[in-house]
Amino acid sequence: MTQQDKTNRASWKQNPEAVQANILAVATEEFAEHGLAGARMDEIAARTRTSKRMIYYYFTDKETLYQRVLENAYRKVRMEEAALELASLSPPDALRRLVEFTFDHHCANEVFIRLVMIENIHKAKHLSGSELIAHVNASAIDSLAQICDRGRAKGSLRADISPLELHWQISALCFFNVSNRFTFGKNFGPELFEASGQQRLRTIIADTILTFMTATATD
Amino acid sequence: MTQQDKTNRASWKQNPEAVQANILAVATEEFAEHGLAGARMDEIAARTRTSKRMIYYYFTDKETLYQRVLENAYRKVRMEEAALELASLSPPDALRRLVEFTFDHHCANEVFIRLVMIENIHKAKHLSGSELIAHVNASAIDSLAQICDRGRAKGSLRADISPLELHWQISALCFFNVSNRFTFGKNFGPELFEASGQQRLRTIIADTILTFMTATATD
DNA sequence: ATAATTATGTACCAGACAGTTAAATCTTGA
DNA sequence: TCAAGATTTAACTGTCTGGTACATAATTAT
Repeated sequence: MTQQDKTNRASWKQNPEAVQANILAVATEEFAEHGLAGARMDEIAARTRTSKRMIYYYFTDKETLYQRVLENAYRKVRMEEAALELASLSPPDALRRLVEFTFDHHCANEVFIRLVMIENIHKAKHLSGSELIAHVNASAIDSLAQICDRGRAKGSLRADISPLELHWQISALCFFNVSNRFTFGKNFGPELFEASGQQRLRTIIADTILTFMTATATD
Repeated sequence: MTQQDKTNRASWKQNPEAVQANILAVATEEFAEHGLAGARMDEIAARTRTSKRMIYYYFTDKETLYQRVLENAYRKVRMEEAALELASLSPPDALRRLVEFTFDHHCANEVFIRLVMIENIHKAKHLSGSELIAHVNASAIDSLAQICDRGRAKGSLRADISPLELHWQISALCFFNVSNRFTFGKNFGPELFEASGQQRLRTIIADTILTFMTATATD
């Protein structure tokens, strides 16, 4: 090693958090794009401002990195969702707003949707039951439960559907809209996924949920 | 092909069709389980009654094999769906029956669902617009269109939702039920995916679609 | 029969890829 | 200032994996 070599090296500031955040951001894109098996550590490293060594330094191995990516994605998305304020609206209005918000939010977070799809392929093996995740998930159901409770009290929403079941329905419709647009579009045409089709689906989904939840129970 | 040929063929020790079918069956399981990148050609070969050499002999390479698996899966599933007979039922009854059939069918074909998920991760790049696939897809919409037409004539189903939009909704609810059970179950508990929960979801989905389609248009 | 064609099995390879080594450079704190 | 620890780089390793070369058997055509 010569003197020349040493001076060629640029000087740097230590910034562990930024390095880790950078790795996580790049890895998120890469895993969302190619899946766990399809993603390449070399490719992630190349697109990072740091080196492959540092990925292993901070994240141990590929699977751990993937796990951290997944956890991080869930945290960010659930936080955003929890920020929605619904208490001031009437139960039906709050429900419609929640559905439309969920629709828009899923559309705007394809990366997250893809990570969830990928994790389902892996049978949710890597999805930790972390304290934080469990908490934000519970609060998602909770805010729906509040709408349901208020609706039941007023008689404006049917009471025989649990908040969990309602959440499941909303998720299904909004998730599928993003997750399956490629095969659905190729099989049945792209209309539904162009701007006007999406507008219509958004309304149809909200109407479907609202019509169902404001109907009287049949039994 | 002569009589002689046929009898000879029946007694052949070599059996290309069976070999190909065997490869395709094993590959279907393997790709559905691990995805395109995650599946291992050596593993597929090992579980086959033949050798790796034969996979490449008949299917050229991994991607082509995957494509054939996908095409095959679509063909089989769509054929089954098309066998459903609905003309004798009233439009609402036919619709309910179709929804429940779709729900059951998706539940019983997790391998297919997983292949579709995987293909969506690949942005439907490998999904051919083959003559046959296009035809059975069109006929799926067609049978719904017939229900819708009859319902409109009788006034028993609303007319402002297209068969395509209706199909989209039914697909979304039934597909998500299988595709996302792992992450949903881990996040919100397994109740909905146990026997009684599934029974309830099945009814809820059908009720949701029926309630929506028998409601009068709001505008 | 026998050449031509189709089908099959064995052994192997070249490149890819996750993960590592070792040393150098930088920061921090006493 | 300087030792100790943190951070970074480049080259390396061993294994995995998609794909193939070569040999051979089964079947058909002449």
